[in-house]
Amino acid sequence: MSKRRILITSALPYINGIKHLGNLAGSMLPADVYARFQRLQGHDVLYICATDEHGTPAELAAQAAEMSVRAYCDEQHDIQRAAGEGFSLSYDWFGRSSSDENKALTQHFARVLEEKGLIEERVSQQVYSVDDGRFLPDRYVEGTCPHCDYEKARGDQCDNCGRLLDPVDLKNPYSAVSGGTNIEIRDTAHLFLLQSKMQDTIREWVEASKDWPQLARSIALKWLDEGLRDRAITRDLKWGVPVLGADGNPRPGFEDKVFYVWFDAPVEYIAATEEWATATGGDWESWWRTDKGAGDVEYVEFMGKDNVAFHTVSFPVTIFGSGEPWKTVDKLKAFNWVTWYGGKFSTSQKRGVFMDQALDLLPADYWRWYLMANAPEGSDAAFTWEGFQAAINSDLANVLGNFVNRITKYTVSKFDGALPAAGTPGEDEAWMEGELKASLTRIADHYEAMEFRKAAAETRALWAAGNEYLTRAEPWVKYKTDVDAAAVGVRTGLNLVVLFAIVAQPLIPNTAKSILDTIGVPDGNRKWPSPDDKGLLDALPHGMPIQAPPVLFQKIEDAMVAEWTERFGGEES
RNA sequence: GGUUCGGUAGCUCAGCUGGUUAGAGCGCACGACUCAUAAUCGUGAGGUCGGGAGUUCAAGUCUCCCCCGAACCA
Repeated sequence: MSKRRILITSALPYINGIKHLGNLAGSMLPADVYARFQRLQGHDVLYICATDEHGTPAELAAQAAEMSVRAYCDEQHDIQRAAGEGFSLSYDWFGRSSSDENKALTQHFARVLEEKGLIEERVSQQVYSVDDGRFLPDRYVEGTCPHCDYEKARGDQCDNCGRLLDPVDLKNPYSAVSGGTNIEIRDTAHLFLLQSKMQDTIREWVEASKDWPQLARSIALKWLDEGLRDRAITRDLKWGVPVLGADGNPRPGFEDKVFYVWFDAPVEYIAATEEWATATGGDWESWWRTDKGAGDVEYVEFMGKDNVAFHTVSFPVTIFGSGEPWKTVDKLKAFNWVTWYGGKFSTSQKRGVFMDQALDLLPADYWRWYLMANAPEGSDAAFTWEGFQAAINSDLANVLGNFVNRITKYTVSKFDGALPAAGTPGEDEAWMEGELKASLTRIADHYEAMEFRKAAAETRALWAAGNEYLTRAEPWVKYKTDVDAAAVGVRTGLNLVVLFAIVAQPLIPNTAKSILDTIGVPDGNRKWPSPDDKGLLDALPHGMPIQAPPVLFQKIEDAMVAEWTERFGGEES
């Protein structure tokens, strides 16, 4: 198989607080699993993520925390990076949309797009607070919803009726900064991206993109059917990418404005790769510029369904509009939501389990397994403590953990802790080999298709086949009359332990590493096995010392479920 | 309101271009085994595939209507 170059990005987590398990399951975790799988295949993988740090929610969150925006983002970035590391997310780089690289690249795109006639200044009406001496974009202004009369509607959206709003339409507006009601509507200029001019180009591209799932295509086409609208890409804020004029100085009239978050955030996919290159000496252009070696790159994006429109329409407008040879997405995987006892996980309402809390309860592999085995792929997926308990206890503790435990302990007690060399394989081993090869192919196919539930189910099925094999081979029975015959079963079982761990690496990397370390498998021998390999079931050196790893997975007791249900409010509906 | 996607065994879900007795995991019942974290292996119960009408030799699988749920509408 030829070596492929695979660029992977997962949707950028927003900076205003640690993410919950739904965010993790819907972009970062599957991207990591996919990245790990492709690395195991020997491919050249670059997995990029970053925090999305601009926009009004970040500023307001900082204000609520009584911190400067920069200090707040510094702190939250570190927290999110630590949470990602806690979940063993194997980013090649976890960047920041507030980086210098992103500022420069965002400004570059704006300049080029303006040269192409795709950006123009338009004067529009904005809410101005006389008390604060500034314009109030989006959530900086609150007031009464013009649609439902809810009195605490935010400028960009009403929390009560859910409608998107224009701040100038609010009734009885007041400043979210100062509470001041001395509000005027003033004219001010903003830059608009003329998306309407790119309508045909984008549609042509979307329609040609056959590797997208149905969910993504239908969302993209829906937007196109409704017609792309020109959109303001600047805001009256301090925190963000400054708007420059053609001479490289602040653009006249835009001294107090920055690019809006939705314009600069996706650019960070590229800019974060520059950050990576700066830090590591890598070559970012060979991943992103088709004129500089990126022609053979496969670019795969992971995201929640709320982000599909930005990745399939908005950002491509920027990319294609530039007329420059940028790499565009080849495959994308969109996820639905993980639901929480009838509702949704919610960052703002603190509903559900958050990444840091989860790691306080149990190791990352437990969550990784459950979230991928129950990934919200076809539809929203329900998180329940009972389902979590059942998946961990059955799949991990009983089927995998116990398999490793039973065969390694037996080796220690009956074969002096050495991998037995005696005996010749027979029918049972032939059966197992057949199961193994078929399973390896199926699992790989599922990963390749980004079908994570199926990949997990098939991985589990392989582990279960190992247990069935031991039942067939029954070395503990043969041992009484024919130690050599028992030795075959033990040797095969030990080789299965290693294979099971290798195959499990994308999903439960830490446990897999623990198993492989305990057995003493060299790093170079941990790649994905080819079904064509000979002697898969007799690969370990005869006579090698075997230790039993400590118990791999603690079972989740009913009392723990009861406690967590109480603590996290999981019983609500 | 419009659009899209769903509604399949107690639970969570598979079921491609329509075609023999509708599947998996968990849970449950029974049996086997005893190397192992009372783990494992086997067998079984169990569903008129949301409701109704239609197309067809044949529909969970296509068409229409209705009910319920979810998402998106920048």
